[in-house]
This record gives sequence, C-alpha cells and structure tokens, in this order.
Amino acid sequence: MAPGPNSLMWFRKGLRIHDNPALEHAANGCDCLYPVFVIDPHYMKPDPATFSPGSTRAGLNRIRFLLESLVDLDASLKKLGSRLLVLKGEPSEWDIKRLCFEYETEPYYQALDYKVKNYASLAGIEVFSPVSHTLFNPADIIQKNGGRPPLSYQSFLKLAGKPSWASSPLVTKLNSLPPIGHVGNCEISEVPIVQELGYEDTGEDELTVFRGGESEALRRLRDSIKDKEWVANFEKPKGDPSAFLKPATTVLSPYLKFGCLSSRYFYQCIQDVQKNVERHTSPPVSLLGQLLWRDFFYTVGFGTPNFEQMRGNRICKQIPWNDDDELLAAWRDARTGFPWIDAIMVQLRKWGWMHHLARHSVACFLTRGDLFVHWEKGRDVFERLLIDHDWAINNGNWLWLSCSSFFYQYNRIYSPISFGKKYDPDGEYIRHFLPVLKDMPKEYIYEPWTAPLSIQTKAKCIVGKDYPKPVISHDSASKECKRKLAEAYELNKKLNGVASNEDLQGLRRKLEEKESQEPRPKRLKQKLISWSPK
DNA sequence: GGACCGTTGGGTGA
DNA sequence: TCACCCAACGGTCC
Repeated sequence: MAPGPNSLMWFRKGLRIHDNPALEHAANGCDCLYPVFVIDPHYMKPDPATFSPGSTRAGLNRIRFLLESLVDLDASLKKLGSRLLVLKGEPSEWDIKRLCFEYETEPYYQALDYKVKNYASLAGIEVFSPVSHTLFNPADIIQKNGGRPPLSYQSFLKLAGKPSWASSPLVTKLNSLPPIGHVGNCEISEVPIVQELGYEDTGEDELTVFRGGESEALRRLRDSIKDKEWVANFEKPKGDPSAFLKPATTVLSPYLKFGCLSSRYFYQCIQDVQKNVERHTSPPVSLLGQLLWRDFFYTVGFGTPNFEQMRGNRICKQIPWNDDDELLAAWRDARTGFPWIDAIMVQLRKWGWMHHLARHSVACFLTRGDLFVHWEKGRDVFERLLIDHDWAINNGNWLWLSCSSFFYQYNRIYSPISFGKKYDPDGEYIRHFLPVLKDMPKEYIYEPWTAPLSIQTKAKCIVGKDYPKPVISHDSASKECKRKLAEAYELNKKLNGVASNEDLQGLRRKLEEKESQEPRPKRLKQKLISWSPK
C-alpha cells in the first residue's frame, strides 16, 4: 500500500478539537500528522521601549490565557494519540505534502498566508485553509454588497441571512489522530511558561480570574446556556456593567477570540435553546445578536483598507484629536480621579476583561467625551491588556465609541459620574477595584473630591494625596468635546464634498494646521500625583 | 428633501 | 419604571 502524505496542522487561533475543519482535513488519510503551534516573534518580541516586560503587543494576562489554551489543546491531542509541537525552528525535514490552517482575515495573517501559500504552491504542498473562525465568510458578504462591506449592522444582517450550516451538524468527532512522524533536528518544546517568554511574575494579585483553553470554554458554555430563560431574555443594553462577582454576560469572548470555542457551535447551541422557548429576544440585543456583531466587525475590518487607523481610512472621520500623553497616562494607569473610570481601568489591568458598557464608559471618556485623546492610543492600551483582544472588534468599537465611524450622535456622552451610579448606587464595584476608596460614604464615592475634608479623613482617603483629584471637569470638558466634534464634522463634510485630489490635499493641510493650533485642553490646575492602583 | 432609524445618554417629572 | 425632552448626527429609503 502506498503511504499517505504527511500533513501539517498549523494552529494559530482555532485552538480546539471540536468543529475544526482544518484539523479534520489534516488528519484524513495521512501517515503522519504534525500538529504545530509556532511562537510567533511578531507577537512575542520583547521591546524595552514599552511600559511593561514581555511582548510589545500582548500583556501578561492574554499570554497566560494563550499558554493555558495550548496546554489544554496539547492534553486533548494526547488523548487522541498525538501531541502539540511548539516550534521555534523550521520544519524542513518533515516531507509535508499537505498544510492545513484556519482562514484568517486580519491584515497580518493575510500578508503572512499569502507568502505561505505561494511557498507551498512552489513546493508542491496542498494547502487547505477553511473559514471556520467566523459564522460567515466576510468575502461573501462583501461580494453580495457589490464589493464594499456593509457599514450598518442592519444592512449586514440583511446581507448575511441565516448561515448555510445553521441546521446541519458540524464536523464529526475525531476518535484518534495519526501519529507524529520523524521530528529530526527541528527545535521542539513543550508549551512554555510565561517567564520563558520574557514576562515577569507579578504575583497572583495581577492575574486574570479566567482560565484559558477549550475545556474551560465548553464548561463555561454549558454553564451559560443551562438557564434557558436567561438565554432567551438576554438583552445586552440591560446588563449591569458593574456586576463583577457574577458578570452580566457569558465572558466567552476570550474563548471565541482564540477559537477555543467555535462561534458556529455557540450559534447552534443558542439556536437550540431558542427553538424550545415560547419567545426570545432578537438581534442586535440578543445573545445571537452579539455573535453577529462579531461577524459584522470582522467583515468591515476585512474589507476596509487602513481600518486600524484614522489616516487613509475611508470610513473614519478625520478628527484633530489631542496628543496629550499626560492625560493618556492618567487614563491608562487608573488615576483620572473619577472612581468609576479608574475602577474600570483597574479591572482591565487585573482581569483583562470588563463588561461591554464599562468599555464604552472609558472609551468615551478618553476620546469624544472628556479627554479628546486619539482613539488609536486607547485602542493600543486595550490591545495590550484585554484577554479577549480581537483586532477587528477592538478597532471597530473604538471607531464606534469615538464617533469616528458607524455611530455619530456625539451629544450622547456617558457621564463618568452618573452612568455607573445608575447600576451601582452604593459603589461596590469601585470599593472592590479601588480599595483606597472602600470606606468612602456612598454619597461621595463617585465624586470623592466633593466630600468634606472631615469625611475624607474619616474614610482614610484624602483626595489629592491618597487618591487623585479629577484631571478635568466633566461639565466643561464634555462641552468642549462636543464643540470640537461639531467643528470637525463640518470640516469632514467639506472634505467629502470635494472631487479633486488637489482640493482634498488642501483641506487636509487645513485640518493639520487646525490640529497644530488647537489649544491644550483646559484642566483643573493640579500636579498629577504618582499613584498606582493597589 | 423629508421622514425615519440607529445595540446600550442624561435629565426631569410622574 | 416609563415617557418625554434635550439637541441633533449620518445613512437609508421614499
């Protein structure tokens, strides 16, 4: 009998056994299968210029989550008679005839996969790269829309319709996998620990409460959907962003990000629940609606050149944001002086996750609501710290929240004081993430600077010493933001109204001049104190 | 050119 | 808890 080909299954996202068409195809009828994960220097290269050790792009929490996911994947592969090969070198001696990996839409992978496919084609290697990370193939949606991605959720829904696989079973269960072949001189390792990747051990205090991996994802999924009424009545905007002991959402986002959980499997599970109840909520607010948001942003991100930046981004308003690193640092390091904002930023740093509406609060505050700092700066901080960071979704939401695209009602600003109070009048969330304020009476906990000195003394928290004074006055800052946005929108109208390139460049110059003349934002006079969240 | 809509605003008054 | 106003955006549809 002629030997079958050797296959290489290249894991990137899609860190799972269930609903994994690339793995199925790789395993099908081959002699040897090499399941490989490459520690990608693009993500792992340490950079002393950044504010923390480890990779330039990913914080400790997400890397830990990734490594836990790899350990779990390795364990699952071992149960099937295989194992995960964590690779640092070139697998040159393996005589691979078939290369399988999940299709990726992010620009980085698009460029990488283009090269890989070219190389494979020259080397006579079959490539199988199925779309299985998202519900739909973004390219199909864009084609249906005449070559451009839909820019509203509703038009996306119409174009997308019901996925073709919605009612058919997903790929079969793997019972076993072919053995691993001769490994040769290739440098192979076990799944590393975070210290081996250049991260410092910061102690349990800073570590996320969420564990990575497919097993945990499936456990969490079962747990989330066992309450059928909860699934059927899910309405995202009604969720409580301050709930932290029992979050108001599923917290399946990090598992979807790494593909520990298949979005298609999740879709089918929700669908099964909905079939068996009398009535249920609908997109955009329903649980299924949340999954569709993910696909919406993947589609727009895939079909929009320069999606991750303002300049050269067709769908992004050109806005003369401030370049104020002090304000950015205050926001990033949870010392804006607004407890609601700072508590959310501490949760981000410690947990790598916070409720969607909490993200709205801090993103609005940093950009169009108060500080008028560029959304790309906030995007970078989220990219580093979120365990569920997802390129398309993160950029999409920052475009949304900064009123740069998708959403334009810039008068609707989240109050850094009353928005949180509405959900959590006693300030339990603030007390938990900002223990320095734990004894502040609830009357003052959202605005501690208004507390009489006697109260501050009694609460063992003097504003300006133990906790910062507010970096801006919300009333005047938000007013100023609205004015600047109205002005920028006016300029953008003109920008879009001109046909010739010359005119366009002229207006761009005008915008840039405006940018440089823009006065620094008015701030309450105070020295930013050095303060770090405990 | 006008009506209507848009995942999740704030504030007031009943 | 809900209705209503505030002020008012762009996209879409007619």
